[in-house]
Amino acid sequence: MRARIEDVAREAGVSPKTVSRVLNNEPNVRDEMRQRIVAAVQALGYRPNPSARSLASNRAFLVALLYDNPSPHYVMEVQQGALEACDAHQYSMMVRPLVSGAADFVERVDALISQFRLDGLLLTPPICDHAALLDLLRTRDIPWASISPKNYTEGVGATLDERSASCEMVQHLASLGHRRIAHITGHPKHGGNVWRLRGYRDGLEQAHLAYDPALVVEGQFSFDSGVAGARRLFALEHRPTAIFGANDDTAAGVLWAAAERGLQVPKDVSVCGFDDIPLSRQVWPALTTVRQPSQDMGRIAAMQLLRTIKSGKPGQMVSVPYTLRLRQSTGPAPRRIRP
Amino acid sequence: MRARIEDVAREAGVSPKTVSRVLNNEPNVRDEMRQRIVAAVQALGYRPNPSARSLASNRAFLVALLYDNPSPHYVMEVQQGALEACDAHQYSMMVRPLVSGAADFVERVDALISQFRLDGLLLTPPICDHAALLDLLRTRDIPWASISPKNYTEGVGATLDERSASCEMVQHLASLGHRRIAHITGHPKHGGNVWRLRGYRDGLEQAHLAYDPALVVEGQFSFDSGVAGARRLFALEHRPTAIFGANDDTAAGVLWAAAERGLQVPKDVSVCGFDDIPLSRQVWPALTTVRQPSQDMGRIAAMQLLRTIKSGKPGQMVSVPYTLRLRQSTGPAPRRIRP
DNA sequence: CCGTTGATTGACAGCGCTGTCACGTTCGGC
DNA sequence: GCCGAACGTGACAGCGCTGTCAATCAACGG
Repeated sequence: MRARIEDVAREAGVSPKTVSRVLNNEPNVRDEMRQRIVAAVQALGYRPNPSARSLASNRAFLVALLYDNPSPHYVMEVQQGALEACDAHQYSMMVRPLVSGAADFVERVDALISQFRLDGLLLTPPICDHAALLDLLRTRDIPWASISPKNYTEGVGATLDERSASCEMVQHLASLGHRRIAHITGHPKHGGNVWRLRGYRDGLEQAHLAYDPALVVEGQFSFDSGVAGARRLFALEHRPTAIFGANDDTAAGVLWAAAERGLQVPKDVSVCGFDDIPLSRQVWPALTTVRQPSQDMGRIAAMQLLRTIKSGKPGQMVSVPYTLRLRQSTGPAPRRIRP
Repeated sequence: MRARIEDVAREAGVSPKTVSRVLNNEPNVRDEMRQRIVAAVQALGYRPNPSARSLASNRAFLVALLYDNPSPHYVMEVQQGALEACDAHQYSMMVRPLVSGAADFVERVDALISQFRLDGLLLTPPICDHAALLDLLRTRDIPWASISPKNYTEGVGATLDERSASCEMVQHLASLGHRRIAHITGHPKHGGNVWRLRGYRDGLEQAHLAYDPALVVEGQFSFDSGVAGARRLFALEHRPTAIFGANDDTAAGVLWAAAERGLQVPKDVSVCGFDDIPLSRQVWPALTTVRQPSQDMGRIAAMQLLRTIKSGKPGQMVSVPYTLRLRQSTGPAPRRIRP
């Protein structure tokens, strides 16, 4: 049978309660005692029983990562980062795929919280912008951290300056001589979509290019919406010479539609995306994109969440850096446009 | 405060222990009583406290999904399926990315098991074939279920007849007139690799084609290994007219290398993969591949695991069906080979 | 030197549930 | 109708930990 707190206490010659204090980093324990107990824990290979802990303390030492996201790579990256942070703080993490559009979405989350007595939630887009859910969490006084929420000036979590990144991307295209730069937007419910679109407009402005609504089509952050959007754009009388997809899946769809139409990338049309998922290197030609450190964002958001849970004081919204990844899908604007 | 088992008992006019019996589907409760208690549970919206349950019963109602897999899509599919099954049976599931090659791999899993008192494990390739880990599980008497293990004639879990599927794929290529059909294998540690390679040889045999070792190069189930393998194959004096990648990532690498070399697919070379991940539709041309119902496999494996845990008697190894997905990356063999 | 304060430690109950066992009831076989 | 076995139910302890509160002790000011 495994060592219990009582065994550690006996080994260290103290009471179980004092061992508990050390394990939970509570104050008012002498240093010498603390070390003695740590040594005993080591010696016995003691690990607290999570069930007993949470039963007695009415905390679960458990957070949940909620997602409703079509991009498995993104979710896996976030998940991995968050898991690292939770492990480091002796918390466990459960993951839950959810359908944020479902009628009973908020109830389901509520059930999750009360069933597992979750200490906090980690929210990914678009869930992090779900007003009704956030209301519930505020009411229930459940801490949460968001990854890339629409409103990144407040709250707790990790964010990336998507607006500036998009702006830079458009400027890059403009610097290659492109004058008709199209944008296929993301899913209207995602916060990222708003900022990427604004960044696109910022970029046009900086390059002294007029904004043309015909060159902006609505997408959904998906491959298929990239194909559909690109088909529409390619069918325009005055075709764009560059297409900026709101994410890499969308941009991959654009590449596919270009191949379908017999257009060469980047000779006939430049294409770029956002996120730098593996797909962006696995298509031909490899996509120019914005690298988003999703795993770091997962880790940081989880850290901030745990800090919030432990201290009771809200953590920060941390902004992480992006980088432009220039690959083969963008090149000089064509002189003349082939049909 | 939330309802406790005692409240339900009072509501139903019975003892807490009887409620517990009903909740745990134990025998020896009269039907009338059972219904009365179920009604009380409903009325109060009662949900058992998992911590108290597992503390008292020394079971955790918790299984873990272990993976060490480079394909996020695959893992997410399996994860989602497994989660469905666990939810249905009131178990929770934790997911753990691990490095199966690490020196302390087995110890880490051992620590996980004892830390969380896991009731069982769900293993994906290549972890499901890790001999030392399986030894540990047998010693510790921990049930597990495997997804696509190398040895699918015994054990518990879900499997797919990869050998027959590969064989069919090669026959499909042969029927298109291909005579020099190459294979880029998977990671040597994965069980799938063995069966896919055997199926490749079966297919050659059925089509009365000689096995040529020069046409088989070692891969790793990764995009990069597909690129590298294809470069080697394209450099052969007598180039293959079709390349069968051991999975879709590998095949996507082949497509990329073909584009790099200026070869057209399928005019100059046919390419096919295995798994039918989204990537296979997102590359140009869309990949001919074998559809593997990963989500179903995750669900089925989890179901079998839970059955094993609950009954004590081992569940089954369930074989799920595959389907060939013929898309645009395969076509008639070229008459003459362009350099 | 004494009372007061705050730091340090331990005794004890109890978190919400299930395992064990005891007790009463029903059933089948003769 | 009697007996043993199987069924149905409840009393009670205790899983391993932490919250509460009381006890002890050192430090300090007057």
